[in-house]
Amino acid sequence: MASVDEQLSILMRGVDFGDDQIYETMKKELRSRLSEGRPLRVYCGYDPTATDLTLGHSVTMRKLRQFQDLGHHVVFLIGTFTGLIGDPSDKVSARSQQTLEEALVKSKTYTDQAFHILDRERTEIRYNHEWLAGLSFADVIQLASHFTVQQFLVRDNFSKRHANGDPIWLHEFFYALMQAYDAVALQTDVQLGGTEQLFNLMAGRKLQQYFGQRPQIPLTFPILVGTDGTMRMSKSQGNYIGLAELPEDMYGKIMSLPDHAMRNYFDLLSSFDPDEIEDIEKQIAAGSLHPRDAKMMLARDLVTVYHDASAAERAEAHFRRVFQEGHIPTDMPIFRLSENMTIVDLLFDAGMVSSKSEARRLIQQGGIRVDGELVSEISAPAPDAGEYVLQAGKRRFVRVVASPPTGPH
RNA sequence: GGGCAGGUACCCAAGUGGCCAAAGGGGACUGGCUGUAAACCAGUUGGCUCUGCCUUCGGAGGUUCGAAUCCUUCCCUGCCCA
Repeated sequence: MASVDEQLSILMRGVDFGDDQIYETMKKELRSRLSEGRPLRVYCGYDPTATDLTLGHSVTMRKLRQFQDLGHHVVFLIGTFTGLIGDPSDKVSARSQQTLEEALVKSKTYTDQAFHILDRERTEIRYNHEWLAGLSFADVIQLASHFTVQQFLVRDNFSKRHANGDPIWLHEFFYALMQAYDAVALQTDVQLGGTEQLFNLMAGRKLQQYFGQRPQIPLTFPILVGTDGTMRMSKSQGNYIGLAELPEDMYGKIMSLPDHAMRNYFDLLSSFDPDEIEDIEKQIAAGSLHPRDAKMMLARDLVTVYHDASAAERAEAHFRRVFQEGHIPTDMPIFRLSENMTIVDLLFDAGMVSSKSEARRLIQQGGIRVDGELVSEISAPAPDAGEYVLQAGKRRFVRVVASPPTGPH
């Protein structure tokens, strides 16, 4: 096992509490806990609210992986119970509720996608309905008695909503309690989360002490911004990059980040160490490194992290070919056309657009090409023989294989 | 329980009888520009058998030639009062 100092420098990298005092305190506690020389119990919880994990989730997952690589015990906790309530931490309004069945379905894709990053062999997967669902009302009241309403109301997101006259649901207060109780149930040493989770993680410390456990050490990380470069990455904003996305799409979406968002990604997601990142930043500032090239380094690195080096190479080649040189990609999905239809119908049937109206719009906007030829007529028929490339916008391609209708009719 | 203010498209948010598929912003998409799918500029953004038709403004009814807008009722939220 690596020395305590080595571990500390790896594990504290990227940690940000938004408060120096907390940082120093937690670093000290982590150092002393690491000095015990045993594998620490580390966990991070993920509520199954959507079907896909995003790069946003991966910030803490990659930190979990570092713990694993240093020989610590990692619990990947799925919030099958907390996910029913909705965490008020990350938003200004309450999240809608779902059923346990729905949550369990989503958990499946979560674990599948999580093992792109975590070491499957060394990960303990737990579901918090295991212990939260069985608590009695009396138990819950007991947990609640350790906190005051004022403590909750000083939280930024609650105080804002309170000031705005937006609803704050009673059950949302219990979210923090549930998450805190997870720490108790799992007897954790360390819990990871986004900076907005600090309150919940601290509540865990408090509760652990009431249960006679040593308080966990929370480690929080800055928020990853979405593809718009400003807002938090989230599915409802549509500004996310999914963990399971194809290498080409992931690479491209990273290239579409505003230049100013690069640093956030380098810091939170890349495999570059802080010195290298500083250096890259300096070179950009000095004009010796084109921002685009820095971003390509980033894109290549991240695709390597989330897929592998050869996928990154393919994705980069694809990017150069399609976006820098304007050629068509080497591979693309194939659609077999066996009946006469219009281009609009073809776009729809081939799954390139979500509605025929969208197809019509694209034609009007000059975004549809057949073998490079602009389609300008909305009612244009799809060529019904031979093979051709149908292109929608800059990045959607399908190879259409057309054969005349078979059989008599 | 009472009074008042609200519930609008992916998100936020205007609109208070016809010119509303509904301003504006965000997001997304398209085009231009660019050795970035950046920045910037312009446009698009409910659906369809598309010069029109259908569905949408919390739910259900109703008034009207015509309703997101008025009425009734139900559900939900905030503020104040009890």
